Amino acid sequence: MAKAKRARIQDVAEKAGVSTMTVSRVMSKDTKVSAAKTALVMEAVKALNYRPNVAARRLAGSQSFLIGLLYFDLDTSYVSKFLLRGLKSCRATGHHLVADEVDDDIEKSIVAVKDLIEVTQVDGIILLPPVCDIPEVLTALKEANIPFVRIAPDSQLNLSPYICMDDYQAGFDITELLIKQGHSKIGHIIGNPNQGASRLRYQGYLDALRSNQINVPPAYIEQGMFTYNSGLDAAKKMLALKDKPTAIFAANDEMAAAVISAAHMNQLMVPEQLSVAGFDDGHLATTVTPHLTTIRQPIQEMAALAIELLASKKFADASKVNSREFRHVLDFEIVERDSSQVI
Amino acid sequence: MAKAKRARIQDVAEKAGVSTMTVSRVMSKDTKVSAAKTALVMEAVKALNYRPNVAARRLAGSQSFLIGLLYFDLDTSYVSKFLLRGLKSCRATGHHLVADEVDDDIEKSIVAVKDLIEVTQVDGIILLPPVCDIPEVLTALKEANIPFVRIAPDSQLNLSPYICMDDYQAGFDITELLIKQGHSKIGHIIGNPNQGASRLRYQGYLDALRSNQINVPPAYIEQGMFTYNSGLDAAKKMLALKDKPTAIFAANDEMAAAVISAAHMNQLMVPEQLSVAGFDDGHLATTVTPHLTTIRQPIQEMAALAIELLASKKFADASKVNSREFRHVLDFEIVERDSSQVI
DNA sequence: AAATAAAATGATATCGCTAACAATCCTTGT
DNA sequence: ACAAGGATTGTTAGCGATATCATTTTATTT
Repeated sequence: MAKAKRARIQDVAEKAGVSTMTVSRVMSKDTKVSAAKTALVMEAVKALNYRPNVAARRLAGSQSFLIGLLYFDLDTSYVSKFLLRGLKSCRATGHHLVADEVDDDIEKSIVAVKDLIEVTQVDGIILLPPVCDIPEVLTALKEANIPFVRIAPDSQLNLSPYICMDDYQAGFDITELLIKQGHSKIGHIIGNPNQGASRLRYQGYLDALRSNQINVPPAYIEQGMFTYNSGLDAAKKMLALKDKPTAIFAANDEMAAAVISAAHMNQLMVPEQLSVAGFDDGHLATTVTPHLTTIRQPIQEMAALAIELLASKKFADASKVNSREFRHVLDFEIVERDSSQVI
Repeated sequence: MAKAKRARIQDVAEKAGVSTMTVSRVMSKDTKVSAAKTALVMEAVKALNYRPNVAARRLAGSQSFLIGLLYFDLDTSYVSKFLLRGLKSCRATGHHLVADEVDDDIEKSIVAVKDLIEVTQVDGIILLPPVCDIPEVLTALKEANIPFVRIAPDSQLNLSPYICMDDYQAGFDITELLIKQGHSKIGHIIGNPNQGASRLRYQGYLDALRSNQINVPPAYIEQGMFTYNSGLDAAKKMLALKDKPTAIFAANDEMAAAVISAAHMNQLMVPEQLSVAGFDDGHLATTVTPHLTTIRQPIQEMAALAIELLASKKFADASKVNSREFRHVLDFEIVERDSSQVI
């Protein structure tokens, strides 16, 4: 059988009995087209399995169908998960993802941003934490007047649309889970202060304790950096206390994994002698033994939504950006596994 | 200052005093252009900071500037590392990466492949292990006559260009490192048999033992699946032996991490009582305690090279594909850290 | 119902590049 | 030295969509 050539906009126009412009308008959902013609066009599109040629659209139009993604630390499952899902979503809308790493050097970061905008000519940019809170980057973005979405931002919440989850509530809930399991000596390892989520999770922890009339000594609270090693140091200190906690909530899985290691080094059984809770539910959560009780972050959903927002043309008018519509708080989920238990 | 518009091919042509076609030819390194004109053009390109408009190239030409990437398991640092680096390389050549997951369902995989070729119209495809050894996928690719590069393939090595490292030698070397450290009771956890690398690493291990006149009981060799849990099971069995090994070489870091956990459960100190070696040198290698002695896989280099090969037009003629030129064995590196030591 | 405004639709030029072919310019062999 | 033949360079015509503006249709006002 002869391979059917891919349908062009003209084929659709002919089949539907309208002009190519009408088809174009229907495809980009932009301008108003009468319901009747829209239906005709949609029918033809379906019949011919038409999908616009992205290259042609890019050449002719003002969109580039490119979305930039700025991340900080490559080596987190957070980034790769986001990326994979983002890539998939992009495929559906005909967009492409251009990922770029930003480092500690602010100057270079600004250059990277400008390059994305001017050379690569992206239609929009996604900022992952903690990049989403670097003031200079935000300023550059604003000046360029380019649409951008931030993921879990911590500051200047009115500056742009953003997507996040309720880190405070999650911190609260998982702490309360430990309390319900009979724990009152609950320690916490705070996440990297360069991310707002750390503060929120910590606050949730504190408030859960307070609302259950539980007091803990200051030594039950340690500062971590979201890395395994920082978690290990924190856990060692905490487990060296005469009056050890019976449960530790770490602000991410990686530090929680470190807590388990530290417990083992101290001949403590998890969860029998020490309950551990993490945060993220990444690969690591089921990689360590025992599997982690943790919070599932909706990373994939965030990625999909971010692409969707940027791909929709709602952003074209940058002034609408502050509207309620552009603040998205996605649901999280408590995942109860084997690293915590009733005492 | 007024922002300079991006230079077009015509601008370059005028500046260099040649026709646009000559510029086009220089840019795509395709046909022969005299050295004199090439120099002229290059000069103009540099002066104007010209970079071809990818959308226009795609529309006019026969290339799509899209490269497909087929992977199996998302959740490995292998895939995400490859992906990130691939994305970066693509940016340099103006290509884009379209990633697609393939699962156990062969039927669906074939559809995914055909879709990549026919709908997305990629110029070439990269196959990560173990996808690179699924016969049906290979057949589909061959039939479509589309260029593809395989990473660490295990079978039909003449079928396509490929990139790999010497897994056998790496297995040999790291085993010999343990031997040099005074170990003779060395266990091995074999990797997932769906990947050829597992067999090669295993064989390297065996041959290193043999060439040092070392015999080990069969119980020192366990089958793993590259997952943490499989490694844990294997390690538990091995450490339950009356005559335990003093060193274990696991075929990847994830299983090596599991070995460390198992050791801790058995109150064994690493590396004092048990040396552990892994393979990959991913994030995990420095995430566990103690840090892993392991083999650094040149994943990033593999990604860069794969993109480079596919982006070059050398593949246009699919018949040249078998030449020596298209077999690349990259260097690995032994990384000696704290999980192994002299006894 | 006529005049006017507003909305929907269509015609055409063009985006920046390369394919395909035409027109040159050198080589050579004799 | 001249023609044949190969290598290099140029000309022209789209690729498939959208922007822009012109035109037609429909709604609104008086």
